[in-house]
Amino acid sequence: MSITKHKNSPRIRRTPEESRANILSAAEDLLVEQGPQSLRLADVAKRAGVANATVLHHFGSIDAVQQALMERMIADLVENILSVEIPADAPLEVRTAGLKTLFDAFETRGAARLAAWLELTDETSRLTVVREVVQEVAQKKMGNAGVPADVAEDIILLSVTLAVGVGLFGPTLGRLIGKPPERARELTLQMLMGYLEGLSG
Amino acid sequence: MSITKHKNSPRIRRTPEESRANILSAAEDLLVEQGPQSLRLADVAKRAGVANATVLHHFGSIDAVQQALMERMIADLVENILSVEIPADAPLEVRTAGLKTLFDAFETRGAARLAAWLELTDETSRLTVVREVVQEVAQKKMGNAGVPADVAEDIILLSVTLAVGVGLFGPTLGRLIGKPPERARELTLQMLMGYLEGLSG
DNA sequence: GAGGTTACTGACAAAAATGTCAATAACGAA
DNA sequence: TTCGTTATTGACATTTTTGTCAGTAACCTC
Repeated sequence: MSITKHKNSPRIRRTPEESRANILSAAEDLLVEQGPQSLRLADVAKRAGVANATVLHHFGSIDAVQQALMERMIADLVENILSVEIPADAPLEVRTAGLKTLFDAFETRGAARLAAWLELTDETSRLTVVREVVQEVAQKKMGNAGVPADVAEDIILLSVTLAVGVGLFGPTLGRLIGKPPERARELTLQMLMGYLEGLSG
Repeated sequence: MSITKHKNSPRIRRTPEESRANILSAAEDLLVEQGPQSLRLADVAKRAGVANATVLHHFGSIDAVQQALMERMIADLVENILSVEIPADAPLEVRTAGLKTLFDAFETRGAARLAAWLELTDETSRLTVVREVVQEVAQKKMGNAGVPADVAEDIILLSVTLAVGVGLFGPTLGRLIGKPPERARELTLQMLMGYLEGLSG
């Protein structure tokens, strides 16, 4: 009956891990470029260059894709934050470098959008790892510089919260009022660094 | 053929304005409580206590509902911000009061979620009014206190950006690391007020 | 090569969400 | 009271999105 004779482009056969990574990367691009509402099955599959059914083969549902993306982005963010090495000396420059890494992650690497996405979809329970990470950074890295643990946690809470605001809305609001998009970050970092100097000085 | 005899609860007939407001309020509740992905036709209609077709009668499409909600929330926010009166004297307490109003709007009145929603859906072009509002506040209200216009605009840019971060993510992040949910706001306001004192002092 | 495993796919089915329409019923005006 | 307007609605139609399945083809082992 049905004659199958299609000259389709040859299939790409990846390992399951590669295929999942390919799909998640496509989804991440869509999230950053067009927002969470663009994370539809057909859109993700098209962006990844595979058939819809391939996405479902690897993840089971489009919901599972979104959840896996959340997990991967959280893991990437944590790894990125923890990669900042803070020696016990040179406190000022080190703080500067650490803050810049933090703000960069939230602005250019989509972490602010991830945070907003998690918050708006009520998925912040996925962030329980954050508690351990914050405690680790507060104790091991900032503790070495002589900062008490609870003060260090306050500093992290403050810095991350501000980084979310700056990364998510700073460029847009800056442009809206006729300032360069990086102006909000400049102002925030200047204020934050001054504040931290005042604490330790 | 078809016999229609339903003992439904009596209809509520509103003016078009009332009906639109009722539907938008329901949508706003859903947005704040469950996020933008809950702004579905059936969900909004159910929350508003009307039939799906009623929503479409007044707005034409669910997309138009979302856009009208954006406009209404932006207008409410602007009105709320502009309602803060800043006399020319008593600079310190006035700043405090103004900042608290701002942070309160972004935290408890859903403005931070509105900002995140607009940003994630690429609808920030709706915020062009913001430019005028910022300029008005910078000139009329802060100008009275002797603050140069461009400095005033920087202060507003900084304050609003931080308010978004604090309002959106402060409570969640605070709870995550075992601190009270208002801790991020406390820290931010303390830092911001100190910074502003340093500018004028 | 031959054969087995399984990533991959198109065609199809199912479900979910949006939108249409004719009929109904509040409400005000004549 | 009667009548006209129109906000409201259930039933239905359409579109969009998700998910199923059997067949295909790439890759590996023997």
